[in-house]
Amino acid sequence: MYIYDSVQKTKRKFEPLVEGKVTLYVCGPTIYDDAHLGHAKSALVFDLLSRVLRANGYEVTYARNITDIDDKIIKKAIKQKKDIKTITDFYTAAFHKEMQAIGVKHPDIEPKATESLDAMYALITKLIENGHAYQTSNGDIYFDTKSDSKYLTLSRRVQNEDERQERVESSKEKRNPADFALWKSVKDDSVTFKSPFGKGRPGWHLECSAMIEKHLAYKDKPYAIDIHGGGADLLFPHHENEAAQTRCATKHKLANYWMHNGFVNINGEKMSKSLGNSFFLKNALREYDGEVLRFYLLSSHYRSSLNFNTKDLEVSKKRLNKLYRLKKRLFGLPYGEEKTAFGEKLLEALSDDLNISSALSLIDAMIAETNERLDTPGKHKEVKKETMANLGFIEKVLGFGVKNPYEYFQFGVDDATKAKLSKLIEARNEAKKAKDFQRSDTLREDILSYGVELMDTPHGSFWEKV
RNA sequence: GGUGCCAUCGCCAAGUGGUAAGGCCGCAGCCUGCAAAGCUGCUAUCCCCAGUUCAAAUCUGGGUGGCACCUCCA
Repeated sequence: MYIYDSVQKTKRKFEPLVEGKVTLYVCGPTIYDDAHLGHAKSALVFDLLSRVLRANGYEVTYARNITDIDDKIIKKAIKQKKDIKTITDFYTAAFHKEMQAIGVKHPDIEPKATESLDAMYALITKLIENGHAYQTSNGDIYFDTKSDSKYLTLSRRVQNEDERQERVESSKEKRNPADFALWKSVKDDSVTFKSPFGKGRPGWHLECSAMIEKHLAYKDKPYAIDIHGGGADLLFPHHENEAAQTRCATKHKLANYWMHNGFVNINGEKMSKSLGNSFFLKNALREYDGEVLRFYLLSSHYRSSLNFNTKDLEVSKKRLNKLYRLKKRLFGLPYGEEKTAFGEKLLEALSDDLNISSALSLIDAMIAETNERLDTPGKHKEVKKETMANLGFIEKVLGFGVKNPYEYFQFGVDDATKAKLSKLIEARNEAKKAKDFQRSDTLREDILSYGVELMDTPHGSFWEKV
């Protein structure tokens, strides 16, 4: 297994801290709104990573947090005159539902900020004790970036205070402009948590460090965890700050490998909630099968950016259709668990920093070869057995082809239409039987007018939603 | 202004020193009552310039263009 480490900026052979085990932590969403395609991509990338690691025999512990303490959540709660928890529960449930729709497995651990306050307090206390944090007169607690000689080594930035554009109103008592809040004191009664440092709210960067210590960290290794992942925009300042907190509060560094996924863009521009150009996952799911979205968002390399457009999405759909047509051809046959040459090659491609393009080209070649073999006369017992093992492996490691192929091709068609189509097909079969091809062709036109494709096979006539 | 990433066929996209994968589209053919599906065949010398090398899309230098981060962000 090889992983591109975005801190060392090179592809490195993956060596776990503990033989046979992997600890993986990914920064999850702040749940104040619906997830867009960018959130989906991030979740998909690390879902794929965990699957590939497992296929390589590693025992993986995968944690992805949910940030449920945040100013935007509070703002929304106040605006809608709702409880914070009402907001966060709603969007958490929606997030889970949408993740399931695109085949993202639930992480092993899903810590929430509200459930990790003790760990955060412990971390702050340590940092104050170690002289890496200080409290201002109004109660805020800041991390002292100057006290950490390794600060900025993660993102490799150059500290240049003179030219640093300070765009956020910050406390006059901050020792350095770069110092970031560990604890924000809040005087009013809006939303606060009781802590040893007074009433307030924790800083955003703190929760990840705290959750990692609480749920995943090795206590006796040079790194807390093996792999830390997240969107490319998190490298600075979020991950830089997380790394600083962990480094200064504990005896280990945060992560051995850092992975950052590229963005989903719209019209060449980053998709983000604040830019207001989000394409929400829930809307995409109304138009497309979740697996098509999964395929599309995973079809380009995880580190490169993806310019969202429906044309390419349609191409992904066509490509996935081919897999499902092969599945249809072998419908009802049992999956095998045996290893195949194809499976090994596929895993090898994916184990090279998740080279999805190579993996997909291997799948296309396998599909074409299998179809060709099945086209020749004979029973093809061996071919079928091998193919079912291949399909099973693709499902397991990539999450493609997990549905019933007939249902897959009926996405978005209501029952009344389905019934009508059945009747039309029946009538057409009768016309064909009677060799009344004119009527048969007229009926086909009727069938096609429902936006479906019709195909005659040795097993009967079927339609597929285009 | 600082830092970093990227530029491969009409479109999407691998490959990072050894002579350009794959998909979509298009064209031709096989199959089919006709179709669809499937299969077969055909289609690029890698943004520009200079250099290193027996050999470069792949390394170095210089351009040009695009994007991201430096502020909440996946």
